[in-house]
Amino acid sequence: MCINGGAIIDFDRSPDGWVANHPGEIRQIAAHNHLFFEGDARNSLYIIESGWAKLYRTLVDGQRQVVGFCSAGSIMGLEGAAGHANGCEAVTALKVRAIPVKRLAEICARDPQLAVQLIGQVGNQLGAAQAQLTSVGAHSADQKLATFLLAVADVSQGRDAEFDLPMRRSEMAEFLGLRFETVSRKMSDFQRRKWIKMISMYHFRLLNRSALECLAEGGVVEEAGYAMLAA
Amino acid sequence: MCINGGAIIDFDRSPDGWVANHPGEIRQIAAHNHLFFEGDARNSLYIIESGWAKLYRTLVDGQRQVVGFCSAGSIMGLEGAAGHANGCEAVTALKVRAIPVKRLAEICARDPQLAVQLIGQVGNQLGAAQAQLTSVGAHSADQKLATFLLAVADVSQGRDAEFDLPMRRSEMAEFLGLRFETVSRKMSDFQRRKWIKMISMYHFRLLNRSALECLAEGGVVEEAGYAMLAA
DNA sequence: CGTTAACTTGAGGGCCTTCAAGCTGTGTGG
DNA sequence: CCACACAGCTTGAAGGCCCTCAAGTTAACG
Repeated sequence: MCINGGAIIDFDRSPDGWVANHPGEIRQIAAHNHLFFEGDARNSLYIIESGWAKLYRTLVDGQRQVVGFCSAGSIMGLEGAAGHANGCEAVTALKVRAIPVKRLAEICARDPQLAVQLIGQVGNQLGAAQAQLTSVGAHSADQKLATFLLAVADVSQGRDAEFDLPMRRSEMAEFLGLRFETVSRKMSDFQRRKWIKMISMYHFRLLNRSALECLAEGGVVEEAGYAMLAA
Repeated sequence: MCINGGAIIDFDRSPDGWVANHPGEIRQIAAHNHLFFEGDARNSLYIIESGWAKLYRTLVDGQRQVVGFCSAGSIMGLEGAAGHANGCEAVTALKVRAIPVKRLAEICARDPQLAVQLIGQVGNQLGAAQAQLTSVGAHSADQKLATFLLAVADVSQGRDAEFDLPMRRSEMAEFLGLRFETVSRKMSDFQRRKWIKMISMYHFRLLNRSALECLAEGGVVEEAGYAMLAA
């Protein structure tokens, strides 16, 4: 899994109710707007209530690397010390809970179990980042895309094997360490091989999950005669 | 910076001395031996006292991805939930402090400030992993190697611009998302261009730090006539 | 319905990989 | 102390995968 999300921290179970009574400010961000930029003062942490966001870094030559796609339950803003090491942009309409950094100490003091949960959640994100590092560093373009689509499907919990793919081709490319043309080509390949079907530009259906899983794990999937059709 | 290390957690400053009085077991590991394997039960966290370790993942096809090189101050074992998501192998002789996972809750309860420090340290490692992801995903082989050598130099704090490079070429390659032949070639390139000098196989000197810094940031460094010599 | 951004698809080239051969350096046993 | 063996490193040549550049198509939005 290369996408952050899932583990919801239970902010309502603090022993004396203090944490529950200080739930932080809820903020709404429209799609493609920024929650914070690289280098911004790190005044708050953010926990996603709903929607998708991307965390990214910009290189001096203008290239960008998306370091994570985050959905409900993800904590954003713990990386880095002084300022935000990443920029954060809403991929879809986004609802987040903002928690002032200076309140972190009080939360840990009032509710040590919550502190342990927080450490666990950051640890999960670290593990996810390492998984993504493994994919970007050691996989082919096919493997990267297969892994990514499966991860999106796992997080989305769509029905009938239909899932949202809310990000642009270029954003997927910036996440996977590819160019958007390569992503586009491979998406077309996957459709030609009947592994996926694009219902619309940002909505797909898994036709052959096991083929994708096999590919994601490094296996080579035979085309079963489609090569002849293509020729 | 793409290498974990540095920030030392102050385990001696707990308010009632409890944490300081439970310093955890010190363990020594010889070079190239394992501290833990992928999938091992996650009974302890480890803080490096001295030496270098690598954290890695193995793919089904036998390829490996090194997800981090860790030196003094790094905390290892926080990623993943049930078992260790990474394997950990000593690169040099290694001294670690082992802290039972089940004691984590007690530590956080006794010393909330320490909990905040721990969250910060894991956050730093997350940031480092994201930086590495950026390097592996968006940099050329030259840029990757330049960034890596500078990071090693920063952590090593050698004198006279001489630094240890304790890992093998293949381990550097597995970290940078390259093949060891490519690393070897680029190392030779860098020497030919008089940017570094290998004192011995595992010991180098920075001859032109600014050229490496320029390259690491994406600039193209002219060869100043060395191309003619090479031809 | 027009404009523009995003996407698709093709052709060609470059960077890194793959495969192969030779070299270096370290440790071990005679 | 030297010879040998083997793992790690270097270097070369050829090929492949992905990138770059370019043109055309589709989707989104006012």
